[in-house]
Amino acid sequence: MSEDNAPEIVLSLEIDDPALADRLAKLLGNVTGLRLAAPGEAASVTVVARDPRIRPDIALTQRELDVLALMAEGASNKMIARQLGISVHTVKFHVGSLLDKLDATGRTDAVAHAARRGVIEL
Amino acid sequence: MSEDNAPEIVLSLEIDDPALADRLAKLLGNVTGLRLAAPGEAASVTVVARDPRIRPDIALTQRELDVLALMAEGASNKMIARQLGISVHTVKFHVGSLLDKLDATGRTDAVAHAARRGVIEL
DNA sequence: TCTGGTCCTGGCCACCCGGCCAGTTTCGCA
DNA sequence: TGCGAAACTGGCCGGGTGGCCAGGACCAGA
Repeated sequence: MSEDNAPEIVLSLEIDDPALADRLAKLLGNVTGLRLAAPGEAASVTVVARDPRIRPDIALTQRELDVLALMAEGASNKMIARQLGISVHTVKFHVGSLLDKLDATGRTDAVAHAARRGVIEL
Repeated sequence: MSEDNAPEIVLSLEIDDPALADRLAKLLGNVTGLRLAAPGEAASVTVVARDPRIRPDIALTQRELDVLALMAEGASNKMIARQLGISVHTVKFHVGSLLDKLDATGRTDAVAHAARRGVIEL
């Protein structure tokens, strides 16, 4: 029997939205093995809220999301083509669409924009 | 219609320590009202690790930070050179150092790595 | 049926990027 | 007085990138 010999995980909340913070506090307060940090207490883990203003509002196709994810990993067009089993020309086609939709000047800018707007997680 | 039909809170984990991440995933996975984000899915809340011991900031020079910041804005080497008042060759020199220090394969990968490690904010 | 969107592919070309070689100056430290 | 680190500059070159042209296949909806 593996008991809870592991120490409790102390977590603190850094949520702007009071309603969301309240809900989370109620939900997490009842979890055994977790404990909300006392005011000023050093927590081992922090829950942070994403700014609700940055919702992924951009309409990207599934294929564009595939290409975007690989771009964020630093993959070249050739690598992406091999990974997805398509030609380099098709990858360029999707990259071009991404640059257009994300209003970016290049692949680096596209990844930065996508991360900022919550389309992808780095 | 503001009943308790409140949508599930989607949260993602950004924990360096695999053991801690695993414990948290198990604990939080059983909480009704919460749901762990699928890979790549944008979460409304993020759980981040606050381990002060793991803060070995990468040693970047001031000039490298200047170049890195402009790279994250999608600037080309020519633009960076003009912005900093130096030659394109010097920009390439700093970019090369950044790729080496950040263990990146290209400028896009370098920006992603830097953002992940907290060196820059997107 | 026809239109529009998505996905796929090819060629062509100017430009950019990253790596290689070489060098200079300045500054702090031993 | 030397020595290394940082910053800066140049030339060269293979390969990558992005924009332009063209096309075809598939499928949902008007």
